[in-house]
Amino acid sequence: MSRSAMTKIKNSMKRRTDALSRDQIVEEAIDLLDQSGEAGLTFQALSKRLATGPGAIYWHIADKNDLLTAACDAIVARTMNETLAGGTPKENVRQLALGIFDAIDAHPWVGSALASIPGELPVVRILERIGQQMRALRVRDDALWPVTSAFLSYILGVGRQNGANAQLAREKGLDRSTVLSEVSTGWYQLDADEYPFARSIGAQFRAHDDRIDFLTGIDLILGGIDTM
Amino acid sequence: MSRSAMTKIKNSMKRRTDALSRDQIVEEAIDLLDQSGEAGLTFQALSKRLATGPGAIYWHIADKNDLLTAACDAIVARTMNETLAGGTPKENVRQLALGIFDAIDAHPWVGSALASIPGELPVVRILERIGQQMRALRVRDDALWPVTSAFLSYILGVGRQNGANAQLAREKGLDRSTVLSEVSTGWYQLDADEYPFARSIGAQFRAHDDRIDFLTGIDLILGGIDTM
DNA sequence: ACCTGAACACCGTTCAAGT
DNA sequence: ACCTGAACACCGTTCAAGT
Repeated sequence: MSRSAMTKIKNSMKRRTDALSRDQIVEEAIDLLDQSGEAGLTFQALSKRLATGPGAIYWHIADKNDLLTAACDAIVARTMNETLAGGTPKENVRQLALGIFDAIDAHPWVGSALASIPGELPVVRILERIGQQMRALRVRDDALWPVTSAFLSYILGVGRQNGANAQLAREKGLDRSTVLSEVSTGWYQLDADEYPFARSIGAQFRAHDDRIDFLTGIDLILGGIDTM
Repeated sequence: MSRSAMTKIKNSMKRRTDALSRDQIVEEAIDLLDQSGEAGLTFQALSKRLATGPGAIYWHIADKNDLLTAACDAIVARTMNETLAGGTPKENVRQLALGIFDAIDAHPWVGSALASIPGELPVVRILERIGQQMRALRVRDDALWPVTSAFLSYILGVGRQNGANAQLAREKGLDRSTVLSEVSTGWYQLDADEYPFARSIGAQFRAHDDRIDFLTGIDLILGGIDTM
């Protein structure tokens, strides 16, 4: 925050005087992503904010993917620090899941970024936390990977989708309730014989709360573990 | 298939003689996506295959997103036709889920395409099929949406991730086992105190089967429904 | 060691001109 | 009604030249 304020002061000058740093670039990228979405992150716009040329960034960052991973990791790392694992294993899983959900809600671009960097640090941070709770739940050893992986897939899957929805709504300049009613209206106009469910679920869909539904899914999987 | 063969004959001629059609463009786009991945689908490459100019495509297709949605829907529609809902509700859900999984395995680009078009026809086809099975399972009325949504998120989440993995591996020119061992080696080099789980799960991760693990997740959610 | 900024390659989309 | 293909706007990345 204060770093971003400092940068704005610097922006009023033609050219920066101090040296660039990788962290500085990443922070400015996060700011830019939050303000103008994934499409808004260009090396041109970023270098202008940093009061330098686009080539300068490449001294500190390998390429755009590297930049996105780093930005993503900064958000995930912060989220992990904020959601400590101090409760029962199930409570910890819920807390972690909600933490990721809220982080993607606040930074929609994180959703899609996480999906394009499997196995890299940000994802491993989440995987680690889930896996530790599964151990604590005494999940059978040979089921540890599939169970942990199911949670990870679900959490990232929902996150990705919500992020995409939010970015889509922003691009079109629509708010959430407008999008919901547009979609459900579309469903209602589908063929009655082929799409009875989609037509009938419209009202529930229009009124649904993403965060609560997300938690329902987490609890379904947690419930499934008990019946294994 | 035979349509694609026909097109190849036409490609050897300088300029096409018959009229273009939306279906033709979509089929050729699928072919191109399968052969060269998401990055390979450009209007330049596509119009060359169709023996026409890039502008011609815009008479039949609104923009690239429209094209991707249409290609995606063609694959999903075929998949739905192939996996009929003739068993018990739980069997039907498993069958549908595996059908989508296999379709994305065969066409990795479908994974990411599905995520960027929420609420549109291809996704609704899947939603409808799941919802009908949830009805048959006698899921409480007010839980229909969250439960159906949880399945959808999980199925699309895993699909998206597998698609991304496959495309990533192809870009780097690596096969699956190489990627798996590279990732698990990376995990093993993490800090022992901070990442005990990631370090210990490497062997299981290297030997895991995505399709089986995916089904485990489906069964976890199905199991959770019984405990609701 | 680090930065500059013009230049390159590429891509989605448009549009005046054709048939 | 449908197609042509040059042109435009934009973007990631490179690199010779600077300090």
